[in-house]
Order: sequence, then structure tokens, then C-alpha cells
Amino acid sequence: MPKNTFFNLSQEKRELIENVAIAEFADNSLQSASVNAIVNNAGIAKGSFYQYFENLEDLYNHILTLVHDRKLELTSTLPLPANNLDTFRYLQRLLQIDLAFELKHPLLSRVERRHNFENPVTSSIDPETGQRLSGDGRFHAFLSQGILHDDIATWVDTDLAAYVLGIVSRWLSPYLLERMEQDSGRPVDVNLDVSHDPHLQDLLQNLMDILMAGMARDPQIRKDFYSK
Amino acid sequence: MPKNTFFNLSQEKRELIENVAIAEFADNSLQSASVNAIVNNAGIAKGSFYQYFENLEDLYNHILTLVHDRKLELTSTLPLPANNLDTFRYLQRLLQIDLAFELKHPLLSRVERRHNFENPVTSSIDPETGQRLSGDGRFHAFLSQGILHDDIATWVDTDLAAYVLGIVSRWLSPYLLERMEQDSGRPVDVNLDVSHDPHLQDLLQNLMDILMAGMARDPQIRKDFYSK
DNA sequence: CCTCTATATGACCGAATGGTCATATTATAT
DNA sequence: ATATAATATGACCATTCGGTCATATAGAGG
Repeated sequence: MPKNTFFNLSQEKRELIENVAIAEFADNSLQSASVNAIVNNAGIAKGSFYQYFENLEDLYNHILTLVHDRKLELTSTLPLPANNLDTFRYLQRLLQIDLAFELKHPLLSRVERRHNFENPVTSSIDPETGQRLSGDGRFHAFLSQGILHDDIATWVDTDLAAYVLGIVSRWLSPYLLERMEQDSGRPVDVNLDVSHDPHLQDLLQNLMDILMAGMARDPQIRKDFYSK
Repeated sequence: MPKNTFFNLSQEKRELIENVAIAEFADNSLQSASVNAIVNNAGIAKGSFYQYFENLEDLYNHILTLVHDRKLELTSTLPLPANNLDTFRYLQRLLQIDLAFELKHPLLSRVERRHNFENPVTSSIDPETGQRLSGDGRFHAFLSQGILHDDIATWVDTDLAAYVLGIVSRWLSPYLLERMEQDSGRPVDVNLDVSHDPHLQDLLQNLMDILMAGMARDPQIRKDFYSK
């Protein structure tokens, strides 16, 4: 954790350093990031850096908590899913959250992706249920609920599906944003409403249609359907 | 390209250097990889390195061609899909190839993933058709064929789907192998037949079922099906 | 043997790295 | 104004980096 000296800084200066660090960690892994580059870009003395942080990893971990905080903050900002929200609308919301995060905090998104790349989640075992928990817990929760509500086919391998959904969600966002830009020919507005933009909804719905048809309940129909 | 001096080396020595480099690039990006580390691990003099390669990037590009060659070689080794092979069996084959590559060449796989991470494919435009071509061309081809054969729903956004399939294929392999190890409790045999191992087929089939039901033709049935 | 060419080597270079520290500056309290 | 504590600074350090080069070794042809 950063030292008190860092948190005593004015918000202005603190955020300057954070933003410089975020830019550095968006382009470089912890291995290849440079303290010198950060202090130069932030316009502070090298000595000051070590008054704020133990070392580079200390700052890196702080940025990771920022990622976490900002994402949580954004999750609570987006309209909450009603309790009786349709299972797949909830999944759609999960994808929208990652998308909104990519839109509002593109650099933090890259930091997060880079972190997930360098530290791939080795699947953990849930201490309570003894179940495998690969990837993002949010998708595990989604699948469990979906099966419980009879919305998702019971034969779906939840751990595999949760992992795949996590991967898709992580990598879908940059694709969608780049595609939006190409299709419209102009940069995407940072204040775009990800839950209402028509073109974005079309694309997302296209993927959702595939996922819904693929995972929804009553596999018999589907299996009969596609077997020729 | 490496200099002639490198290709004149005995196969033994050449492969030693290549393997050391592969290990280095599996753990480090081109930015953070170290010439010193490579020469030390390979047991050659620094001067020799620069008799073989222009610089580190030269070696890196050579390793990338190795990735390409080995994957091609492995593709042709696996039983070829018959001409009249079912559309989705062809997709399954594509996934199996990436899986087999991960199994036979885990380090090369990591090098490839790292490369794709550091150099994300900005979608290109096909010069002939003017169509978007994001991600892996193999999946674009698969989708085009599938639609042509009336096996895939026409409403599927091919570019989006090809991108997602490419992402899934790239990241599925390490998951499946790790899962196989956890489920069986022992390391996966390198000579495992990816197209016949029962447990592996179960898992792959589970994902295939989702993809098939999701993308197969006649969306009407599916859309009616899941709308409550 | 000698000659010529190809390869191997590690000392050496300047630049950049992460990290330290004595000193200077500023803010706070009395 | 004075004393004390907190912060800011950049020269400095040892180490490592990519890259060079003069020299040594080996091999081939005669």
C-alpha cells in the first residue's frame, strides 16, 4: 500500500500521478514499466516517488484497487437489475457494465486486461461448495441463478460456460467500440449511453441471441433442431 | 531474418537457442525480454548472439514464424475434414487444432497468445469484398461456408461471431487442459489424442452444443423458444 | 605446412535501470 | 521568531541493459 505521504497529497497531484501510472501500466507490464518514465511524465523527483510508494509494485497494486473501485462504482451507477429481471437481461447487463467501463476508463480497462493476461486465473475451488470457480464469479452467479430459475439448460457445464462468458465479456468491449467507430466513421462519444444506443444494442442483441438460444432451457428441442 | 550463420548451425545448437528463446518470449514481451538472459540460458557468448541475429526483434520474428510453421504442420497432421464434413464438425475441428497446439507446444502457444495480446488485431477490410475481417480468418471462412450451406442462421453478424469465436478458441485451450488436469488429478499426457479422449470430448461437446444451438439456422424456432 | 574464411568469445562501452540519501524546502505549532 | 516535523529534490550508486569489436579458434583447400 502507498505510504501516508501519498494520500496526504492534494487530490490534483495525486490524480496526476495516478493517471500517469495508469497510462504506463496500460502500455507496459509490471516487468517492463519504468519508474523513471513515470516520474518524468508526472514531473516529480525520483526521490518523491519513493516517499509515496515502497516500489513500483506498490503503485501497481494501488492502480489495481482503483480498477476495482471504479468498476464497482460504475456498476452501482448503472440502473440496477430489478429482482425479477429476466435471466438473460441480467447477462446483457453484465456485458454492458464491462462495455461502459471500457468506454469511460479505456486505459484502466487495458490495465485490467493486461493484469488478467499476466496473472491468468488458475481456477479456484469454492471452500463452501467445493465447486470449481474458474474466471469471473459474476458469471458463475448468473449461471447458477439461471439454472435455478429454469432459464438455463441443466446440461450446461457451468464452470466452462462461466469461463467462456468471462473471456468473451473481457474481450468483447474493445471490439464493439472499435467496430462502432468504424461503422459510424467517427469516434464514439465517451458519454454514450451503452444501454440505449441503437447500433450498439443491435450488435449486443446479436450476440445475446446466440447465447440465449445456445444456453436456454429444454435442450431437447435444440438438439433435435440442429441434428439433420 | 536471422543471418546465415544461424542457419548454418547444427540442428542441435539451433534448436537449443530456439527453445531458450521460446521460453523467454513465453514469459516476457518483446519489450521486457532480455538478450542477456537468453545468451546465459543458452550458454553462448553475447557476441555470438549478434552473429546470429540482427537484434532481439529479429529473433522474435523468427520465433513467430516457428509458431506459424508448427501450427500449419499440426493442422495438416490432424485428420482432414472431409469435403462434405458437417459445418459444426468443422468448427469443432478448428477448436481441436488450437487445443492440440496448446498440448504439443504449450510455450509456443503462450508466445502466440502474448503476441496477439501485445498486437491486437485491428480489424482489416477485405480488399476484394470490402468486408470487415476481424480476428481469425479461419472463423470468417467457417461462418461464410456455414451460411452458404444453410447451416448457420443468416442473421448472425459474421464479423462479430468470427471475432468472438477467435477469442474463445484462443483462450479455451489453456482452460480445457488445466481443467483436464484438475478433473483427472494427474498431468495431461502430451500424446493425448485430442479428437478421441472421452472427457475432453464431453467438455468440447458441451460448448459445441451451445454454439450449435445458438447459431444454427432457422432463428424463428429459437426466438420463439426462449421468449417466455 | 600455410592461407583464407567462418565462427566463437568476452571484455568493454554508453545508456538506462531501480533505489538511496544527504540536503533543501515547506508547513505547523508554539 | 523558533523549533519541529513533513515533504521535496536530484546527485549519486551499483547493476543491468543492448550492442560492439578486437582477438582467438576452428575448418577447409591447397
